[in-house]
Amino acid sequence: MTKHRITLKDIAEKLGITVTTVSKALKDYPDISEDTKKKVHALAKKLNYQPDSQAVALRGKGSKTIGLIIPEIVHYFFSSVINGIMNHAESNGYRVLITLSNNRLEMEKKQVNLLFSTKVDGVLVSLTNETKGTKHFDILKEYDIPVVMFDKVDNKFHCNKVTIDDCLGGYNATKHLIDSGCQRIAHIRGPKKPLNSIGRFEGYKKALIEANMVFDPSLVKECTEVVYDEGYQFCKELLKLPKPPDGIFAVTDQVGVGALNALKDAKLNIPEDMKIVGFSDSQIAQVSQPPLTTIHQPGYEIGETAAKLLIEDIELRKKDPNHMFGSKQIVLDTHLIKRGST
Amino acid sequence: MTKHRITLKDIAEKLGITVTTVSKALKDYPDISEDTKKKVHALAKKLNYQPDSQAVALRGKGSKTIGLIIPEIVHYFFSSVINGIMNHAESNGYRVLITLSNNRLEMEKKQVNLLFSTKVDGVLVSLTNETKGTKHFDILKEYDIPVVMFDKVDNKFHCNKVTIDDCLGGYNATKHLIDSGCQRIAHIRGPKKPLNSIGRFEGYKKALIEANMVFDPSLVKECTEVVYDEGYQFCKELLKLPKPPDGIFAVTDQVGVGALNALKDAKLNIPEDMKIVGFSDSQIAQVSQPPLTTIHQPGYEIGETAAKLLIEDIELRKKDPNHMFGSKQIVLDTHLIKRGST
DNA sequence: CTGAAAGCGCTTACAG
DNA sequence: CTGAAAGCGCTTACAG
Repeated sequence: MTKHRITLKDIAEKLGITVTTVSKALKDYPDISEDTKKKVHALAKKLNYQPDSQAVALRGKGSKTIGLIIPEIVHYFFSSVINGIMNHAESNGYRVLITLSNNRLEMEKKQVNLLFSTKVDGVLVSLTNETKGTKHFDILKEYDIPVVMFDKVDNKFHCNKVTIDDCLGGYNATKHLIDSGCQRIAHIRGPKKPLNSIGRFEGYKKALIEANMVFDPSLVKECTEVVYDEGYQFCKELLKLPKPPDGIFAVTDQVGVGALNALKDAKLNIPEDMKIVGFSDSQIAQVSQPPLTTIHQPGYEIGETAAKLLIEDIELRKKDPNHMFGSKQIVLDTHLIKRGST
Repeated sequence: MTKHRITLKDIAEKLGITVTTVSKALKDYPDISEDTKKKVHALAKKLNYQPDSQAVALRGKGSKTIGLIIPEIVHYFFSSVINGIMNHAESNGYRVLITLSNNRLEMEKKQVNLLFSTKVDGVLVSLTNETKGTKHFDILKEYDIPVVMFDKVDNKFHCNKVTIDDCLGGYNATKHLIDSGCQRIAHIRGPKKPLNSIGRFEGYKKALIEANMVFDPSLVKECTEVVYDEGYQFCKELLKLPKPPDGIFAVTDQVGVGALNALKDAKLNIPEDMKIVGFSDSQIAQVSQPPLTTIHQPGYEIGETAAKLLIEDIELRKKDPNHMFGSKQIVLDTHLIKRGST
């Protein structure tokens, strides 16, 4: 029942020539007669011949597939990134094999090995929050498979990286609160390990110090999951302080909107009684009431740039076996989007 | 410089046995001595041997990869579905190759061909809003590659399908508004073609008729993009009617929250002056103020079920070449989640 | 219990 | 201009 897949052999037999000639004809080798080429192309088209990409890959140069490892997919930022990656990759003839680490280091290790065994031409990765050290990526290095890290990167790993300046973003968010008249600014931060949350926290402190405001550790709350509920709860705690803040910088929009809703439930007016700034410019920030002032983080561009750098490394290496993989750090611009919450 | 990939041959040579034996030992064939197996496994581990999946696929039965075609990825529902698909697939040893149609029929056709040439073992697809007819999927049929459609399906195509009962969902949403005392209920619906938006619209009408309420076409607005802004705009238009509605059923949560915010901007009280129900139970519905009553649509389960059916077809066919691919229509339950907007 | 041999579909250096 | 041959890394039916 199952139809047999058309192979070079089929075409060769029908035309009374050899597989070799068919293969060369399809690839327009100069040493094949125009006449033969024409016949081969015509028949291939008629039979809807599709080369077996496994065989091509086994034989030769690359699978035209890049692997992606991300912590999670149900997330506005990551889906934007994926979108950027896929659009760039596909328009350059590359497939994208997406894998999930579910934010677990063990999964990340497993996925690296799987991608390696799939013989992907390159790997894009945003590290999990647990990841510390990058030994598990060494196998890719050893076998000359280029890697590009984005968003959550490791400073010591030698490869191209695409990030934003989280410290600057955190600084601008906090500065904006100061400029809007806040005197006591709280920060609901992310977990300890990821460089993003460290950077945003540093930016927060920097802005305070620059404005000669005291840094009060009791005004800093630390999320574990970085979700809406944490924003809501931490905000309630902040309100119970003897001296509550009058501004909050939240590490993400999720957390920010959680906090915003806690304020509304406590009958506070925003932005009069309290101002609040988020981070990422995800959809939720546009839709809350009031809409959330936030730091725009260019997810699509991050993905696009990461894919571009990776494919560059792949193609350059194909042409020149001595090409060294890049180790640039591309820092994309963020900017503050002022909305009703400040 | 580039390290040579460890192959069966390497292991065989170091152990002074043949490739055949190594291959069998790694797969725990019963006719290999325990002693040999131990040595082979140990060395494979030490050298971090990873089988070349291209070679495995070329040789034999399937690539252990399933292809996925979805309209878009930056979308809560689809990312939930993907999550369900990937978790089920990965725990069964399958990779997922995700491709995007960007809601364009032409892209959908292209992706089908690409997946075919990649020799995926099966294809999961949610159709674009443009798709009418399914000729472009016939190549998969011809070559006995199973297909499972989910969410946006075609009634005539013969394959397993996973959907929800949109009509019932629409009915329940509208019924809930009626039960809550609404007298004039508007519907902001989706585009004409997709079965989902048709179903939800039918359910809306059914509930009205059953309650002896008149169906007033001027209370129905039709989205093209199905986004927040359309909800906002259409709601404003509805408010301008000589006899405005006192309840709105929106085709998605995005649209619903758009409408909700339009009501708040018009200084109406929700749910006192107007009640509103969305559809999907995406994150945005939990986070709006008041949070949005909605129909929970089990995205994760839809993905999981679709992947399960597909992998079943793949595995059964592997064991029994006469196995016929399924053509069940699995309809998953939805339920209403009551929140502050009603 | 182990191995020699054939073959999956393709590409390419080499010969004619 | 065309083709015979080797080989990519693996699996498996068959022989010993």
